[in-house]
Amino acid sequence: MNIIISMTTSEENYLKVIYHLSQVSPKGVNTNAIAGMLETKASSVTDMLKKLSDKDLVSYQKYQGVTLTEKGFLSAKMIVRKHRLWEVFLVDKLQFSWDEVHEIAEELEHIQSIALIDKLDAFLGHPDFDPHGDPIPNRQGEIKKTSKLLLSEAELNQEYQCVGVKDSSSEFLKYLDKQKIALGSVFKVIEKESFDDTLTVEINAQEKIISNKIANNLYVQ
Amino acid sequence: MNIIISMTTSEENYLKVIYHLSQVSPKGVNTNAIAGMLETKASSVTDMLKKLSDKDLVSYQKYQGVTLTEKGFLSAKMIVRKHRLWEVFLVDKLQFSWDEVHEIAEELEHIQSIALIDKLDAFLGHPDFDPHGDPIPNRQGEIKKTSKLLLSEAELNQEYQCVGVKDSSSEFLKYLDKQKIALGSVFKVIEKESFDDTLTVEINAQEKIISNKIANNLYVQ
DNA sequence: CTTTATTTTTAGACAAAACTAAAAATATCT
DNA sequence: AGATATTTTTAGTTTTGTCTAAAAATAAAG
Repeated sequence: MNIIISMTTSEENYLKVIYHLSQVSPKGVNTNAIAGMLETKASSVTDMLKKLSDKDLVSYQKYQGVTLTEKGFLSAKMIVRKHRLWEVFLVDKLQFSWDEVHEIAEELEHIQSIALIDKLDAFLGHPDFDPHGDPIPNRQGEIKKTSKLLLSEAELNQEYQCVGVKDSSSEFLKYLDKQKIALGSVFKVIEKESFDDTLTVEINAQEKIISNKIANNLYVQ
Repeated sequence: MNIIISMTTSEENYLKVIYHLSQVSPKGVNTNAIAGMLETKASSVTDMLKKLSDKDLVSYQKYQGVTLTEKGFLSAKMIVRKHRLWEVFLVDKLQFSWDEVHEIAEELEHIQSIALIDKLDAFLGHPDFDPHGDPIPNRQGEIKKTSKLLLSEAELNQEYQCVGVKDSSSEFLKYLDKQKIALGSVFKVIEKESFDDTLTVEINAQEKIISNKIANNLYVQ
């Protein structure tokens, strides 16, 4: 099972999307959901699922959704590993901001060389998390788990630290930058408005009003 | 003329090969020569030349060979720029040896982002030469020229420094490593055997016999 | 438990980039 | 110059990944 499967960029993108969607629907991922993520048509997805199934990367039964095989699961994690390591490189070494790196990493994640990724990993000091707080699988595909929770679920008057974002869209990240919220920022929820769940939060010794939508997309610990 | 032309990986590879072959045959590059470099068939080359011609990247007349347009020339230099900057990164930062980097850079050179290349260039300290001594075009496409010559053309009893290789194949580079010859090595030709042009050379205070084939692939200054 | 709506799959077509085989143009050699 | 060889182009396929439109399966609703 340590065989390296050579995949096209397109196959890799499908596998990665199935991996991410599997975390929400572990029983099987819908054709339409995949099509939505990849901005393609359901019929194209069906075609590709057949191919991935032939390569034993997914198990697929017509009309029943799709799940990753062991082989597909590991392959997907290796793509995620590459993506997140490149993001660390872009932010830590090339001084990109965290809202700029996703698109570039989408391209870099398809570079094949395993030696490259191992050396990059060492060069970056074997990081466990990417700039958005998402865990980086190691070369065996193991992922370090953290017991994070959403800011919206945090208890009153207790100190938390920002450890990640759920929504990593450029707009949200730019909003956080504007509010001077970053990974590591210290939070304390002072008050929760019961009507709309808006929070009054102390961040960096400053009081701020945080909408429920924002609080639902910030991971703390 | 500062328009950025979006190209496929295949188009970029053709353009790069035409660029390199143009340096040897500036009057026009043969279809077969391109096919040879890209390990493809002449008929495929003809197809692609039509496409590149439609995009105004090459000027192409049936049966007459092909030359780069101004636009194609600049685009090709940007690809070469990316390739060589990535090679510097791989050797200087990731500790690859100079014979391992070409293939990986062949993939990395097709990553699109211009911001990425600018930041990479800055991160590497704006290098002028890659690990094989080849010049790196700047972002305007300008290339720093050096007055290098082949070791086979060097004069007797004069000190030279190794500034590059003509053949950058993995085998040749590994041979140089074994002989402890690297960029910056200091050479002095002690004797030239007139029969077969074999050289007796002092390198790093050691005498070595260098065949004409080797001397024809080492640039000194 | 039918009917309607939604999702998914099939069938057929297209564009990109490659190929093979044959034709056409150019180059070479007596 | 005329015959032969080489190079290049054309014509017609193939493969990959996509698409549209229609058919089939599943899910939802009365």
